[in-house]
Amino acid sequence: MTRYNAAITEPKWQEAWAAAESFTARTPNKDTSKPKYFALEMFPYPSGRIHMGHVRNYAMGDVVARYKRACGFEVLHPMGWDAFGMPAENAAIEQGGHPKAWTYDNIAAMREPLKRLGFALDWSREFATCDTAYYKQQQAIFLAFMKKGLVYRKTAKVNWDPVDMTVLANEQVIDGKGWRSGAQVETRELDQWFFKITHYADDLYYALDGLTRWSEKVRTMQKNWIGRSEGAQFKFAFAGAAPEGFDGVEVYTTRPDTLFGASFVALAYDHPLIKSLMADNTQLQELAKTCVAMGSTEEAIEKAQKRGVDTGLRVAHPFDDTLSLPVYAANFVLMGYGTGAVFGCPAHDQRDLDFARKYKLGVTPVVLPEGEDAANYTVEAQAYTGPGVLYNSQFLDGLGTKEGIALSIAKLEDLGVGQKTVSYRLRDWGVSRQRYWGCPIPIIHCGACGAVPVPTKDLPVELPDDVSFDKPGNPLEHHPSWKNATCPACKKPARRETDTLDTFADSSWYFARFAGGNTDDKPFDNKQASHWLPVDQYIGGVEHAVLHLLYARFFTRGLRDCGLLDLPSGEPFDGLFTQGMVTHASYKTKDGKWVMPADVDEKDGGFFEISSGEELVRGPVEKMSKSKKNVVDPADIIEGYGADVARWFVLSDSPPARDVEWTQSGAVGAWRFVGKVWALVSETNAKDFSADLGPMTQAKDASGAALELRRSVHKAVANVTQGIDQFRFNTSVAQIYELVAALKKYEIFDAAKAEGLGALTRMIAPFMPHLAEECWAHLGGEGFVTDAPWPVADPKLLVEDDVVMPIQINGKKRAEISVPKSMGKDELEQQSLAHPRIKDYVADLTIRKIIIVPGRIINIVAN
RNA sequence: GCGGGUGUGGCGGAAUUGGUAGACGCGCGGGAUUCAAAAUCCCGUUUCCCUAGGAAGUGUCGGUUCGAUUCCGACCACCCGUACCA
Repeated sequence: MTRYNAAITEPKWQEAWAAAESFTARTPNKDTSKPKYFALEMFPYPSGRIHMGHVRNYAMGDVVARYKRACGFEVLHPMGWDAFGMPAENAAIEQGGHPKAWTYDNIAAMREPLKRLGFALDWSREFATCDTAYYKQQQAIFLAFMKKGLVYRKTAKVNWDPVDMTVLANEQVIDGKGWRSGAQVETRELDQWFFKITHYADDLYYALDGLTRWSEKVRTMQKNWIGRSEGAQFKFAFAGAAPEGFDGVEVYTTRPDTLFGASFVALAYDHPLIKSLMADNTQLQELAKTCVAMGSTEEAIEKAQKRGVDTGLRVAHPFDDTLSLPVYAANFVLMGYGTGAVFGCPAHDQRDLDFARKYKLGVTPVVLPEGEDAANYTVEAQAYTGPGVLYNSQFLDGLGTKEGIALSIAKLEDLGVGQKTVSYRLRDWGVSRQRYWGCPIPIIHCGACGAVPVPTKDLPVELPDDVSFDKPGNPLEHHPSWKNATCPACKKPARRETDTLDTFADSSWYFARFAGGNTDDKPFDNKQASHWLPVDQYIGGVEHAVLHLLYARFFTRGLRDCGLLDLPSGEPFDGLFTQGMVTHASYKTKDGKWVMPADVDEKDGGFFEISSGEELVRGPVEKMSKSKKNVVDPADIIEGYGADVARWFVLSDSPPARDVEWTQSGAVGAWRFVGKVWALVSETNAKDFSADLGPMTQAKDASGAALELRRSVHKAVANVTQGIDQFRFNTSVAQIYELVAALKKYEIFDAAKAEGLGALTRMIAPFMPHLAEECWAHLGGEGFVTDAPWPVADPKLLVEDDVVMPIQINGKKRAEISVPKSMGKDELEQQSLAHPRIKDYVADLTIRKIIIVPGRIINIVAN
């Protein structure tokens, strides 16, 4: 028996697979009878290092890809790089150098360990989104979308750092201050490009029901994000003199039934009406100032204290003009949602209630919850948002919530002041970024012709290499000549668009490029892309559950409608699995500098930086990220133990959907297991091992211990297969452990053992492919185990004749009996009551009832 | 704040989805082998009372049920997202 040496074995098989082009997905043609299978994991951002999250993500995808290959599919399993983004620019600012060099160096550095992990990837399709060839096609898509009416321009808010004179990402705003300058960040309006994702809002919403291979939770998150609601949009007329230029206030509500409970109308600080009043109202100016300083994230706005300013204006109640409501400007109303104005019904909306209490506005309940009586019902600190019966509501009195909504909308329509409206929380996708390292937006701004698309023949609009990062702001803006252009329409001097596209655009169609080839005259070959798409199994982190997946769903619809992709459903991902994240404790110094775990030593209950000896503060356990430096380098594991160990380890123990906290212990256990499997297989003399490694029938006449072994083997095959099918790789791993133990105990080399070893080898292949190949070769298997068919369990061997049944008394287990599975209820009852321990128990009790579930449980109810 | 999720031994987790809680692995303890060590193998390992055996126990509190880790309600803690991190 030779010791297993991963350092030699693993590269050997990787070279053999590469030489055989084992994982090159063939372009489908007529004589390929195999069904297609597109397995894809979210491609990595080239941060410079592979981390455990990557290993986990790609190991899972690899299990699926290899398993599906074994099941007879032609599998496409590609890899590439999500290569545009801020970190490259930050690196250039902090350490000098160029984002392009930084990115391609990182890609080179990450490709090696990724290859070293032995994933069944088709590397021939590799690309990076920052490749000119890729972003050229993205520009073509932008122009196609524009032609289709899916692109437009409007003003939108950005975080503005007044010291650095630059736009900041939300991540770069810390406690309302710029991360470098420390200056109070302001909200600014800029002209920006938008993708009209709301055009597909309804379809994006309803099509979720058809995505049955997505988890319920992701579908719910997306539904809530899109936030489709039915309600009423109507206009409040002014009571008294109307301000100049306005004839009312348009509001949207999902609860028009509560209109008689309205006690105020609130408008966003940047609503046109408020803006018009701003000039001579210092209170409004103050409010606007705090709103501007609050930043633009939803979280900050929602968490802020509710504040408002009474404008002094009043509007009339649409159903009863003897009633009028005050008009406020309020910090919790957003111009971007609905009409930028709402009416407040404090009794039935918590936010409105908080606001009303603060400004001493009336709280009139109009919905009576079941079981309350109208005379005594009051709303105190808690608004009532549930259904009930309307009262205090004139013509709506006595109606239920649903009927009340319908009737109030009908009335608004009758009065000619409003109508039923469908509204969405989803906003159009702002794609302009004032940054260098992204796909240039192919537009030329001309004083005479406006925003003119760059003609297709002039694509790509290439990023200039000669840029500097020595001052804040967009390097494209600072470049001496790049933005000078000629208007394609009138040929006069014009200015090139200096905004680049949101990097989410890059990841919204890369899968189509993987499938459709590196074409230069179009984004991808439609025929090939349409053949492979949709992705059969997509795997990635939960953190992408809403944005990335929604944007990709938008892109495929747009590509379809532009005639670039034959994908009738418009859905890019048929199956989706969101894995949990690899987390790790984070550490920082007293002055807030993050420290890598590798540089942390734990002693005497405290944490210390090894290099400086300084005591550290332990931060939260959270998503491994570069900024927090709480990353663990898998290269150490690969080098010390091998790729199979790293792969096996990340798939063991934790269920794939759950977060895992990385710990060092356990890698050793995986390493031991590799040795154990190799010992088990290698002690078999291949010459004695004459069994066929294919179908699982060669030991069909086994009896006694051999039959028992066969039962274990076939049970293991069934369970491992089920584990993979259900994305519960940890249970497959546990089952493989048990199988190895069973095979080890059985010390005879016969057909039953041969069958078991053959099944074991094929089943570990998706998890530890190098070890599996080595075992396969030793056992005398033909070709690669990678090409061998998946073992199939014989159902006859999965059914047990006898079954152990627990006997409970009042729900507590007191005894168990082993009985034939077929035993009927009557006999089971007799046998249970005859059991000596049960007899003792029930001796001085009265039996009330006996519940018998054959094959499961016997429960005697007695007192 | 809002939306979504998670919570089971010392640790990672399992439980046929309402039917024996703790499979499997790690760690730990004991033993075998060894001149010794590494490696390997065997046994034990939820807690408490400990004697056959018993009692408690799946974040907390309550409910439904013959029976709840599983279903329902309230709460607590942590994680993800919150539209310019990817």
